[in-house]
Amino acid sequence: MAIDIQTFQNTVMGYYKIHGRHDLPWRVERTPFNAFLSEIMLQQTQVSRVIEKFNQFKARYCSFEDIAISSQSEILTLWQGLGYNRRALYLHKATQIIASQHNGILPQNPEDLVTLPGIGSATAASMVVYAYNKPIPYIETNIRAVYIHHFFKDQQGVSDTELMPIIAKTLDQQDPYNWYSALMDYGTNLKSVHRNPSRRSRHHTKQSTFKGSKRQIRGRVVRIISEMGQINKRKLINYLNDDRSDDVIGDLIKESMLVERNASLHLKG
DNA sequence: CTCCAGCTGC
DNA sequence: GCAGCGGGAG
Repeated sequence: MAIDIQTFQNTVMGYYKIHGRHDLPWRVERTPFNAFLSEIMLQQTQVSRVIEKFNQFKARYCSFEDIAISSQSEILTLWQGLGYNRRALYLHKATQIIASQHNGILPQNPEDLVTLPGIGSATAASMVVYAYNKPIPYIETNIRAVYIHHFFKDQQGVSDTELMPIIAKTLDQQDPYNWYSALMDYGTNLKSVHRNPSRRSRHHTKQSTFKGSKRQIRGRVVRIISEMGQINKRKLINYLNDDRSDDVIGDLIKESMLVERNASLHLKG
């Protein structure tokens, strides 16, 4: 129903005009580079935490080329605090491909973007939306919350396949940038008011405990080494005082985050 | 306790 | 389809 679409859009845009986060740095300065950097950082990471990191990266890097020619260790060190360290490596590799194969210009369609490391279907679409203002339908957690709340009131196990046609139908073809921005802000607020509607998604899963996990050890190892520059492996394992330390270090070396040299560890590159 | 503008490798 | 991946705010 066209009338329902109109009403829905008015609800979302009405909220956005009054309560939208119009001062986010990547919104104040709309560039493909900012869209790229912010979307990578925002993967599974709250806006509040990304803002400062985004500004720090912007103070150090102004272009894809800047990041591409930077060292992995510097990027990883600057990344500390954001979480999911592999994203820093993907970020580095992706910028190198953009610099060498795309003339330092962000690709303009999702099909090209998904071939880059660390960029899946959601991020590829969002980048095209925010960098080039193209109307591409996509789903992420805020969008999922909004559409489940509005169009699947009392239903459980709602699939993305069901959501996608509605998202496509309600997508503002004239100004997708502001429409999606509005969806993000409206969705974030929705989740703070109601019980998270995404829990009624078929794809919703509860995540494992972080405290005491192997992931936490990994985080500590990278953090310590990025601060120390290098550290004796035996000393580090002794300090960590955990059975899984050796495994964790081995994994990080295998993943090309760390390098072992003469019994001591340091960041790669 | 929940969950975050998800992706990768299996 | 699913486990693993960071770290912190609420």
